[in-house]
Amino acid sequence: MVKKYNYKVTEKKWQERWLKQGIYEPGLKSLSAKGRKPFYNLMMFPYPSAEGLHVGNMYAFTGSDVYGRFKRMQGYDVFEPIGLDGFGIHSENYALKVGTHPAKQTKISEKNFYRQLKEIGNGFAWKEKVETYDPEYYRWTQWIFAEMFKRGLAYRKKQAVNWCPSCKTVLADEQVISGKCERCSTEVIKKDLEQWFFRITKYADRLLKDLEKLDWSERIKIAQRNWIGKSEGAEVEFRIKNKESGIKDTGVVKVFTTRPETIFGATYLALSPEHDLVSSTKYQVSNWKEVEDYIKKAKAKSDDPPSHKATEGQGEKTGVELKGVRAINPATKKEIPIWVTDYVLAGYGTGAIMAVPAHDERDFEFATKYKLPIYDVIEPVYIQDTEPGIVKEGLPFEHRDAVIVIVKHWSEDKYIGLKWKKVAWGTFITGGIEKGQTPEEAAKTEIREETGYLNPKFVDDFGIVHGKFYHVPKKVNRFAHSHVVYLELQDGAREDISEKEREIHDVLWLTLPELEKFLTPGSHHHALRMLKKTQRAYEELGILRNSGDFDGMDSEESKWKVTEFVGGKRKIQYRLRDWLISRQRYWGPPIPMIFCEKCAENKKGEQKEMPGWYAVPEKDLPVVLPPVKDFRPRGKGQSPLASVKFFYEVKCPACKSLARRETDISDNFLDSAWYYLRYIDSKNKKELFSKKLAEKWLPINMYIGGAEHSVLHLLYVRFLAKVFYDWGLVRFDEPAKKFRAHGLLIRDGKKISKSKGNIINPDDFIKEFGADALRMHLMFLGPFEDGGDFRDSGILGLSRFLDRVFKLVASDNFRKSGNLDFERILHKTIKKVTEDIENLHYNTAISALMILLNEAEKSDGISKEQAASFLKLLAPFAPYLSEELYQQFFGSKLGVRSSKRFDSIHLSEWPKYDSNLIKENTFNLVVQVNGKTRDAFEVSTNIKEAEAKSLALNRERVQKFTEGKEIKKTIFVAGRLINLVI
RNA sequence: GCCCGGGUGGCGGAAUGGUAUACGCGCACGACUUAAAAUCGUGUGAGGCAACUCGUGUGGGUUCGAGUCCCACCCCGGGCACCA
Repeated sequence: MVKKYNYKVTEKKWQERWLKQGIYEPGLKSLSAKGRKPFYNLMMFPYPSAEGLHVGNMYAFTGSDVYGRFKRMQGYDVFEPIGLDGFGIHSENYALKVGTHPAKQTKISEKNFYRQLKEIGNGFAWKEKVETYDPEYYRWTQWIFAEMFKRGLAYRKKQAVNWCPSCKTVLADEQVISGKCERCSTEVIKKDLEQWFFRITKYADRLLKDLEKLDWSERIKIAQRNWIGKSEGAEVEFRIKNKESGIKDTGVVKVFTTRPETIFGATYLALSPEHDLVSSTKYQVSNWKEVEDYIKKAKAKSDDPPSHKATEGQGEKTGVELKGVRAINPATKKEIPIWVTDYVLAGYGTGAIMAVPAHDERDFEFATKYKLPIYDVIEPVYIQDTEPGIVKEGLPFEHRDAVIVIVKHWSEDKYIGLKWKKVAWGTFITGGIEKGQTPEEAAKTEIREETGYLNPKFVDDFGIVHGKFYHVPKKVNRFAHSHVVYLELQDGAREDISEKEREIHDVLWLTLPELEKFLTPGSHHHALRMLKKTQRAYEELGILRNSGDFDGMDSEESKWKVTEFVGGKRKIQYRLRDWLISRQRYWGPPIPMIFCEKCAENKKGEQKEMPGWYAVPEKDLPVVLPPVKDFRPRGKGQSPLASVKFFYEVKCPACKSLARRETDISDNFLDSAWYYLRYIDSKNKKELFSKKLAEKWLPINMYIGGAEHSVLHLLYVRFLAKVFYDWGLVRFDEPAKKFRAHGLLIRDGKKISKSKGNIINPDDFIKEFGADALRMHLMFLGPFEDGGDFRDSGILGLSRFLDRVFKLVASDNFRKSGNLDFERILHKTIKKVTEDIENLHYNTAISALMILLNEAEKSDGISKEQAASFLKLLAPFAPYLSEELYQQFFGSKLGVRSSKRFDSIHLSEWPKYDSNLIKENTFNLVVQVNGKTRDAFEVSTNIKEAEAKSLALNRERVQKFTEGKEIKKTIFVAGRLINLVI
């Protein structure tokens, strides 16, 4: 009688033995890799913002661990470190919530997190754990900050910054989600503060370009590309004139534009409220009071209670004119007004734009509201990009002057549409303009020829639209330059049209909404919008008009010529802003900087541009966070440390007079931007890490984490890696070769959150089913990169599965030699599980193991070797059970070299499959008739078409369908099917 | 609005253009049991007695053959959002 599997005893036992034997400790320092290649398998470390681990963390960690265990068994020296990122706002907020000092709370959380991380059964290298709040850790966080300052990558600037009124601190742009705080969802406001920044923008091009060489989840790369937001354009200067004096130039305003060729259409200049020119024209503008009020209001809009919604975004645009000053459009030389408006952002480009209402939606909206001129300078060009009629590559364009003719019914609100018979086209009446014809004449000719109507009356010529398309009936690429003309029929008088015309298309009367659906080419849709007068700004490329000598050129070719013409410069602009690093909170690494008033007065300092500022000398690091009873944020733009005299009073490192320490702390994301480096050398007191170890272990081989860090953590780690590379600290400039984002764990189709009350406590599940069952359940939910839907009852299936594995092996009832049929299935499973784990398809790997178990139970017994292989395949998912059974029944008996250490299954060799055993001799031939499956039967793998066909035709089920019919065609797919077409 | 993912049984989810729904959950029936639980076995897309027909968000298309490829649209999830 076999005992029932007791996971409680087993899991505890192996946890202790693994730890004691250190089986998951890599040969970190042994610089000669003893046959085992190093493999750095990293999972983003958790931030303890609660008592214990969330099941979402468990999910992510288990997924990473399965991969690590797999690699370890494949012979790699796997390093799977663990630590806690507990030095920041999230931990502090939690401490505030429960009313415990963060230093104390962190210790409580730490204990619980580590307990849970041990229970889940991951192969962590515990000896190298790090905590970001450990002074021995943040000494180096501060060291990095100091180095950044010394090397000109950290600077101070007064700026309107994102301020969270609830967290009472500033936030980096990346931490503001849709105008709300990333942590607490409070509406973020703008505040003018002096802050420390890291010059990440200096690395924008490299951060962008190097994405190409990374094997990272595509969605992460896309998110980073968008965040960095490279745009190519031009910087152009507009001269400013004081209207009263009329002559005197009062300066220039630089604008950035990606569409310099539209400059002839720039009808006003728009400045952000923070723009320098605004305040400098105080005494020149006649409506200063109004301007001042507007600026105040613009600020208050985001400064005031978070009650009224969305400070920006879709709100109606507002602005005020700077009356009395004008700008000169450098292309037209005409004077244009200057407006101040908050739809122009201060932080992007130059904080000023040239507004081209005809070709920019936002300018159009603003110009319409304030009755500013809209001046069309681009004729639209529509390039057909959907079938039918996609432009044929390589074929020259045939130019053609043409008309698009809109014809209105004599009594109804309907218009003529042509439905083409040989192509799926729906258009207005259209045709060429012959020599000497006006568009009006051409239109009338086309109406007569194509519809037979006799009495159209010309109403309007809306202008020109160009279209590039492949003319399917005529088999040529066309570049049509069409006047859109509008005519109304006076009556229904009509003559017959030729047979030829009738064969080409049908004439239909359509209402406006019907036309919307009916028309196919973009140019005809444009014509419709012209008719409906709903044409807004045309933002696409096109052909220039009203642009002096540039008329007739297309956007692409004229772009840089116009730039040159107006004396502008080509410029590349990034959306990325510098990383705001200061935080006005308590729980974090103090920024290791000192400000000396005296040195500042004498213009002395470590950096020329920043007199008075010194980095804390390396020997004085770490700057230890002082214990402060009242650690609550003050909300005055200052950290609680600003009221701790013994902390901020310090001697100037240069002149030794009384100076003041920086009292802000650094962003939590700085702690986590380099932790992977500390793991490899966590006890090093002399340096951040040893270069030699870095060469052995880095870059990271596999990094797994949540997609929510696409542009936060993952951009910062890349940034610092590049910085360290430039400093010669490391030899790589990307921290991780491979990154995979795991999916989101949800429950019963809904997000897991406290407010929804559907929190899953992993401890309960471990207690009731064991860690192995929980691990397997989590991994079985769906593809790891897609996430999964946690259903409580589902875990029973995995629990049953483990019990059955135990029964099968623990019965100790093995055959002497394995049954060949099972051996084949086993080898197929080895192949599948190996490939699935490599691709993070854990759910299908588990399913394959279930099938294997089903087969084993059905078979007449399996051999010891077969059982051992099975356990090995299971080991990454269920490390405890597989170890228990492996040790109980095989262990060193299988010839694994014995030593002081027990021969853990987790250090054993991953099974290999024999491709000969996977080959099939027969397969199930599917017989289809007209593509419908009618029969299937076993045949030899080598079967030829002729034989397959005759066999198939002899089948009764097939004959039912082929009886008396002629087989017109046979499709034979070797190893799969035969399809008889009748 | 823009950019990513997705839409397949009662549910989670499988399917190199080739037998749709593997595997698991749930459910039903049966065996064991005094009984229940556990366990084991059988069945389980819909309609139909059956032959068969219909079925992967909707509508079209390509193909001998489409969940898979193309076009248009609808819905859900996630990210970004006045970036000139």
